Amino acid sequence: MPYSEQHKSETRDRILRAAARQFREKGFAAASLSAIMKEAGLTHGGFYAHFDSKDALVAEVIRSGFDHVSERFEAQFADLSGEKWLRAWVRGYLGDAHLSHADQGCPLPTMSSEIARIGEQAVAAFTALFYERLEHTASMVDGEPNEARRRVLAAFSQMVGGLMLARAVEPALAGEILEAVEARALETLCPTTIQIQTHQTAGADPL
Amino acid sequence: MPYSEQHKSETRDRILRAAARQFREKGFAAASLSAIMKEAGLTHGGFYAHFDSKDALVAEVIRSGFDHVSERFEAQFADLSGEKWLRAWVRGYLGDAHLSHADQGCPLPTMSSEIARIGEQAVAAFTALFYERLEHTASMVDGEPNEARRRVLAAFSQMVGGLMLARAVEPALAGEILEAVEARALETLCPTTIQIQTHQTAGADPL
DNA sequence: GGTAAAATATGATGCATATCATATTTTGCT
DNA sequence: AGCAAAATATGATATGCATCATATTTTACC
Repeated sequence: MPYSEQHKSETRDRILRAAARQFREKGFAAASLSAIMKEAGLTHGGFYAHFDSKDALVAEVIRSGFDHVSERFEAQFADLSGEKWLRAWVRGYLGDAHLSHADQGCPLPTMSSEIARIGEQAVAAFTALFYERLEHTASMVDGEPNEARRRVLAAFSQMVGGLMLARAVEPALAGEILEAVEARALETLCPTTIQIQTHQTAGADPL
Repeated sequence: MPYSEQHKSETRDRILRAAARQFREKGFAAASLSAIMKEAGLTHGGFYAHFDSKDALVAEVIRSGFDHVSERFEAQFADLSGEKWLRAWVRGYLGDAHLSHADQGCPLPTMSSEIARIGEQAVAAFTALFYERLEHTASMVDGEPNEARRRVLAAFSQMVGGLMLARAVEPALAGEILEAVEARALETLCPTTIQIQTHQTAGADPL
């Protein structure tokens, strides 16, 4: 059995990560297998030793949570919880770094609109991904669980939509959108605390 | 001068409408010129008598407001204003018809994520489109103009994001998202009125 | 009805792509 | 060192696409 045990799975992971990044950068359709393989340090032909088809790759990327972005993001403030966690999350999500690095950021603003077009399996995998985030975030919100869940859904929709729109418009308007969304999302998620008007952008890692 | 004066501009309009619809259905990359021309009742070759390139078509579609969707949408409740207008708008936007007819609906949830990828001109045209909607909607909101503007930005981000996410997930979760967003968006836009918990879905035209 | 110009269709070109068959390289084991 | 199997590269095929050159159809005017 030539080649070490993990060799193939490491290569497969590199392909998955490259694909996850390019999908967010270009969209599913525009990301070509050649370009993905090149980014993974390989040539186009070897692709089929790892995946059955491009569709299979797409499904895997969604299932793998787009390179586990949320885990990496949340690791940044693993020591926080409750309201402090929520504030750090909202600020990081709507910050400049995330705005300008869509390819490394949350897949929801970049890919959600394509999911329904791909098909049922993609929707199912995406739903699972979404549920996971929802539950975790809701656990940080004070109050009755169903109400917390509703608040997270409302705030999350707002943050995803706001970031997506901010990326699609010119900088001045983008800033206005992000500020308005940040203030309102914090009001939704931390209703008991007095809101302080800040828009922190510098410093944080992109998502 | 054979052919009547308006013949060509009518054909051009048909191409624009078909393109606007297919872009929302499939995205820019996946919508082919052949398919668009076919929907317009023509064959692929004649395209270049109307537009210089596919990029030019894309630019025109954005500039034309994706077939003036918002005008058609707003014509549905032209007789309303202020809070009644806002309520009708939010309910229609988040209703089942709009959820299940993305190709005829608002271009923001379907196309925003692609705009930045296309280039500067697209961003500029999209920004103009967005400004127009923003100003008009803000005029319906009570209170100080800047505050009204912030409220509309917050609510609009939320509605666009919520609809996009709802389309990407399974029906049960989609319903949850839309309900949470509707309640919260109305609170944002009509802060002075007691909120009644309803989720009206049937009846309204898609966007 | 005939005609010329405008509009559209047909067909071709070149390129990028997904996929696959075959060749080459790599590497753990003997 | 040599071998065999696994992993990767090369190269080929077929398809779909944007674009363009050329042919055909349509239609307002005489």
